[in-house]
Amino acid sequence: MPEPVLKSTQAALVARLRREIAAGELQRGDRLPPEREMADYFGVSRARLRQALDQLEGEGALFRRRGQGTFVQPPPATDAAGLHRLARRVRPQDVMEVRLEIEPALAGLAALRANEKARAVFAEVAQATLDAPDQQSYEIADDIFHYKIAEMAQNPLFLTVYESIRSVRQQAMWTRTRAETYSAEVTSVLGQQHQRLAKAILNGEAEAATEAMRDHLICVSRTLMQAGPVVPQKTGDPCS
Amino acid sequence: MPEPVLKSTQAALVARLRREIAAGELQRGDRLPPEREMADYFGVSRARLRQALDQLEGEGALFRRRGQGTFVQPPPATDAAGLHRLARRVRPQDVMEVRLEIEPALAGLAALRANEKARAVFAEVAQATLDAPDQQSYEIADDIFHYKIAEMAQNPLFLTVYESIRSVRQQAMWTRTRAETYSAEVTSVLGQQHQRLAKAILNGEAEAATEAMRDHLICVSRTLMQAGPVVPQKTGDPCS
DNA sequence: ACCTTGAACCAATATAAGATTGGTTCAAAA
DNA sequence: TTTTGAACCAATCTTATATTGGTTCAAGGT
Repeated sequence: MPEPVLKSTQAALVARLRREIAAGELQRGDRLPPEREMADYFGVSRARLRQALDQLEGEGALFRRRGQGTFVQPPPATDAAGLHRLARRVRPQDVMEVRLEIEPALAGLAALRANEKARAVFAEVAQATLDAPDQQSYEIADDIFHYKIAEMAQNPLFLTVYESIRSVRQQAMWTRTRAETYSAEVTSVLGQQHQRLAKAILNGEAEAATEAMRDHLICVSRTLMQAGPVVPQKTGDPCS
Repeated sequence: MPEPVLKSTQAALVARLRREIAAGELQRGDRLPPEREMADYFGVSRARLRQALDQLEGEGALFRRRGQGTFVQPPPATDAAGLHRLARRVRPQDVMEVRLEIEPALAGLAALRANEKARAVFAEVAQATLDAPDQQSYEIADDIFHYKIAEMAQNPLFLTVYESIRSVRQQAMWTRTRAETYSAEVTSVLGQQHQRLAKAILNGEAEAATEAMRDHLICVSRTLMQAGPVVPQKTGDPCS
């Protein structure tokens, strides 16, 4: 029944790719080399390489987009150039203000619309935010976590809007500040909030997911800038 | 005390510009000719023409943006090219779904942050949606009405997001459908909702403005597609 | 027969260069 | 002193070219 030779080399290729990506040896920055180069590098045909990439993409480890490339992290926004100029005018509270309106809605829609395969991938990503050993790993996992939610909402315009926000957030100079403010305890709290949010989405509880995302972002906002004036009125303090 | 010659010619130029714009003789499509051409056409210096344009822009009659041009209607989104491709994949319910999350928040922020000058301009724009003689006029006034709200929120990222939505909405093919579905009675109802919304914003009542915008968009959504599945749960029917 | 390969082609995006447009400054002229 | 014309700056648009993932297909190997 098993087809040893071909399947084994295919599985070996997937394992090798996964290993090199995890080790960061093959990954330069965020984007992997073009498929044609990688096929040549590994000494396999492009079709075979693509099968391996297909599997990794199905597991949520890779993102691919025509004309842009293959990424370990979510790909950059479609325009990028125009958003780069915008990033200089935007303050941190501007970004959080928008996120607080967009992402809770995205979480609610994700809970309603995510298909089974996407839920499986999302469960792994959510777990990764808890297992993050250091702060940099958490940043990456958190980015993928939020991006997957936006994908699951299955609204191309909404996803584009989210990508604009994400692009500005990454390019803004104060990203450096944020990276320094996050401590180990804070990432732990945020990771637990991710779990609660992920549970709501996976169970299809839209309202709970919306609420969990709002609490999470409020916590992020408060951590980002102590006594931040982002959200005017709110009942309890979600940053327990 | 008065300086008759210069001031009078300046005022006359403003009046002439206003007249030609209103008559649609000078305006081709949405964009006015470049400043250099207009100055030559009117036989005045560019500096003088710019003074006149400054005044009209201050009244809310014109929009100017470097690198794009001078517009009677709000200027196009910054990228345009990328959003054109997106417009083909987006369904009407996708757009309304995003608008229902974005614009109520924008209305609330506008009520809190709009300065006095912007409020004065906005009051005129709101009145224009009521005075619209035909359906095409209403479309234009409605567009400016919503754009001004997004401007008053004073969040550059939020404004960019709104411009993306607006660009997609305009370029999508189903815009033609919407233009046909609006009847005189419907525009009357929507105009009254505009008044209620404008009143809340001008009074600085953020929550009332948010609520009014939400009701307005729900009404628009229902009119757009009868029995539209856009908003799941809602109390009363705002389309009275 | 079946599969793999390599190549070519398609679709979408990125990038770079040049043109267009509003914003600004400044010296010459009225 | 004011106005003008021009030059220059900054941001955007337009166009052409290159890059990249997605797809198809015939040649070759098993």
